[in-house]
Amino acid sequence: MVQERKTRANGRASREAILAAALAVFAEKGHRGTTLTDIATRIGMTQPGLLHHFATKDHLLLEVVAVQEAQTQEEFARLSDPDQLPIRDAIRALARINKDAPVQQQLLTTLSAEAVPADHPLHEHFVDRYRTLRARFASLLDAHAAAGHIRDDIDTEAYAREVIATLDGLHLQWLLDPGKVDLVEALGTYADRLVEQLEPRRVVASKRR
Amino acid sequence: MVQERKTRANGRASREAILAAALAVFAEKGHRGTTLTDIATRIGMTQPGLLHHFATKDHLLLEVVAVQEAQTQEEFARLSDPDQLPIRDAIRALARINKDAPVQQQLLTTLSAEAVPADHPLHEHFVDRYRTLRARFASLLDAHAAAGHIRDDIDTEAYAREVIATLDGLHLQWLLDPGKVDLVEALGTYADRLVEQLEPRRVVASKRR
DNA sequence: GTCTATACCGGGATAGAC
DNA sequence: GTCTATCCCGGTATAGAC
Repeated sequence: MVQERKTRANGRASREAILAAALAVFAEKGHRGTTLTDIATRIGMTQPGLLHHFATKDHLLLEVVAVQEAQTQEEFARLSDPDQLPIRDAIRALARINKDAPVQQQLLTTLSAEAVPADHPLHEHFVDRYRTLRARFASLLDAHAAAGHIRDDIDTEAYAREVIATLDGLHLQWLLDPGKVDLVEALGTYADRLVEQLEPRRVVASKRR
Repeated sequence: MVQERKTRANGRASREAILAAALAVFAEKGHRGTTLTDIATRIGMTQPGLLHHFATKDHLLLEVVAVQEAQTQEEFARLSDPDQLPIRDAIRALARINKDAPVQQQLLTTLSAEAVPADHPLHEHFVDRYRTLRARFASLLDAHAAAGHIRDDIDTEAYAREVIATLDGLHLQWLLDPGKVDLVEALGTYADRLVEQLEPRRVVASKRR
């Protein structure tokens, strides 16, 4: 015996719509800058209507971020996945993905900066996120080193930290000035230089003077 | 004939006090997150009292940023100054300076992310800031290259973009988690690796397998 | 599940006294 | 130069009808 569906919307669909709209607004205005009314009206709903699905603004924010985090995890797993996709290709693939998902990237940039103060609702989340990212990327480098794909005499923790930093920084420059900074080109160039550095050094490719 | 000074404060001093407090609050909460009342009460003043010195919140923000920008300019000039301070030393010096000025760094991190949307009061400012930074740093690299201090076959614009990105990203990781990311160490390690890359390649330092 | 109405708070800015 | 009082707006959240 199925529930009738005479009322227009089912909760499921509304939730999804709200989450999508919330992603866009939080990305643009951060936590403090967004208003529930803004999110609600985007999908033709009222603000109290929205609150029927998410108890508070913070609950909504946390769900939006959780969705995003799941995506990051999945992406990381996929790109570092089939035992040894070259790092250069992984970064290039990331560039192509992110280039078409500027909103997600903006969400991360905006919220991570906003979350610096310890009392921000996402402070712990982002502290954790970066610890995890650094650890995972360092492990990935270790694995590549063990497999002989890259040098084995590098400080993988320092490299992990720096690669993540560079990607973040390039994303910021791109978001601010997409006409001047092409993400795919910027990350591509960087990826080339990075793997050159990481290459197991045979004789070394370079000119002598 | 000097003006009497029987009233407690002179405007000059109040302005300075307000600017200092505003720096702290804007750094922590960004533009949207800070309230004039918060700034005012920090220095024992009321919100309308503050508005006597700065017509609007935005005026105040712009002045705070202008002061900061002047400092960046001065710093850049000094560190890239006496025709050829080695790049490694410049970055290391920067690390020591910024480590003791977390508030300034937080201001830049917070506001630059917040300024990504085109309608933010500081959008133009930060677009410009990064264009200028990239151009200046690229010129600096060109000068070093011309002087034979570094390789002359590199893409200095790409390097400029990346170095700035890495510094920004490391600052963010440090601000979020100062216990886990030591700014001086992180920038120092990075500076070492960077100059190694930039070194005019003679024979190349590396092990062969 | 969604609406209208509303309570309540806090923000920026102005008026005007001292 | 700084205060108190006040206006007005807009934000979150709740109550309760449909």
